[in-house]
Amino acid sequence: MQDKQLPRYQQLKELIINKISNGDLKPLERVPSENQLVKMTGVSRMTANRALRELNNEGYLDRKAGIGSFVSDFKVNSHLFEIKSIADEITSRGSAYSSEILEQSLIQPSNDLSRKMQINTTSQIFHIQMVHFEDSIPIQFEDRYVKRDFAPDFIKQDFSEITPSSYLSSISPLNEAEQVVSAITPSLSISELLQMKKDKPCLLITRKTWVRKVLVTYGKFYHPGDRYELLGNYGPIMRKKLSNK
Amino acid sequence: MQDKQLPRYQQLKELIINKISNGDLKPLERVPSENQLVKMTGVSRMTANRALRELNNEGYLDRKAGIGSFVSDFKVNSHLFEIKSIADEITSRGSAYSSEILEQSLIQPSNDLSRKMQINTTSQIFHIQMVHFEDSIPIQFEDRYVKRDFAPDFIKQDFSEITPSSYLSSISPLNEAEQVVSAITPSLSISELLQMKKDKPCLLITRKTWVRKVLVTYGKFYHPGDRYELLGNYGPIMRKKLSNK
DNA sequence: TGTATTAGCCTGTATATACAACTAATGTAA
DNA sequence: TTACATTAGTTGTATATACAGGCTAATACA
Repeated sequence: MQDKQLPRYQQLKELIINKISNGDLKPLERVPSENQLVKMTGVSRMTANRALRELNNEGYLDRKAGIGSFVSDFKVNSHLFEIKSIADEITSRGSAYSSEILEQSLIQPSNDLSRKMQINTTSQIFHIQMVHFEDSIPIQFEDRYVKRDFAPDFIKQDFSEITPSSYLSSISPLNEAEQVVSAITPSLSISELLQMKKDKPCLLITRKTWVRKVLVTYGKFYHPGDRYELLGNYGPIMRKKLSNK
Repeated sequence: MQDKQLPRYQQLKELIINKISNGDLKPLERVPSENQLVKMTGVSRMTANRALRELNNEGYLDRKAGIGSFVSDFKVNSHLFEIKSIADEITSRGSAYSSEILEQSLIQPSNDLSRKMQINTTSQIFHIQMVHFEDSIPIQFEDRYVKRDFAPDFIKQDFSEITPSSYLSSISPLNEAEQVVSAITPSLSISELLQMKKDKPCLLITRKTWVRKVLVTYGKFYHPGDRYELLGNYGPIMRKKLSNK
């Protein structure tokens, strides 16, 4: 209910963001050039330039003079937040990644869970439990719930091939997340799954992710305290440039 | 050694960033208007506009139509990363903040420490140890080292009045940080300082902070696992707007 | 004196234009 | 065939201009 219309460069930006969000424009795909936008929408080139330039600064697009503008590859370098796939993280360290799936099912949520997922108790949701290994040593226990209508084929996926995180971002770029990090003493079952010694602490990451203001997944990620650290860098944004290849 | 000169809007941006970094322009202080920049530097208003607009997007400035452009108040809302002062965090929850200083001294760094701080072993550094309380309950043990030439008066400060974090950002906006989060079993002394039960886990945050590519402080921050969580939000940047008061 | 208007400055947006640098594809001459 | 030049399309930057809208202080008026 906004009585004043948005500026034209902003309308252009949202037009493009929507096309990316709903899959009309896929990662690495070409987006209309400035001059094409001029012809299509009637704006001047400078406002088309501003829209594309800001989308580039915000990480939605990669642009290159002489080439064009392309949708960023969210799978590799998430634009809005640096939550890497655990598999990528492990392989980029040069270690061998493997996983073991403990559960993959469609369930009826409990009252507590339906509240957390912001749905009513009648709708079903997906549930997955799996352990991620680095060189055969358990490094993460993943306990995740996914909204059914966001990823209807979730249950059919082979998550030994692609991690749930990667699969979900392939459906649509996840554009908002909340993450709570805490240190806990794990339950006996989790302690065993992660092959931890008794009374050793656990790093627990609880994460909610939204797509266009709708919560789509809620997960808990348990790491052995002595085998995992969470690294954060804050500073001048290093943007990956489009290669010339 | 860059043979090609930067674009003019970029030169303008760096000019202003430098004035902020070296203290010529202080938080909340007025920065030249677009038209003043036009007269001063000879650029057109649109490039002055681009420079100021981007600095605004990046959080360096707060702008308001009809009023002017002002340096952001880094102390309240750090522009580049969301590392709040523990005191602000506690009082914003409506709790009472207090602290206890255990050590505040100028020391000779060990070999290991001098390597971490990227200095030679002959130069001295400041060391502070203190506990932060929320409603008289210990919530953080801070063990921090600070480079002497960055904050020569560090030793004279009364850190029961202002936290080391706040004091350091008041000297100069900290513009880069690295943070490692892990879950550990605390040593006996730390466990006692934080009034923790035996074998309870501890959330450890190890943080390095740079100002203009120079490391200025290195600290470890221990939190009782059952009394503290680290919250992170990732998504469309919510920028604090300049109030009309 | 008190109030309303106006002038002037500020940012925000939009357009038209121009030139530079880069790239890929095409044409042309050796 | 090969090497070079041309051309068209792309982004990147810079300028000049214009108008809208927010705000403040000086001014004019009752």
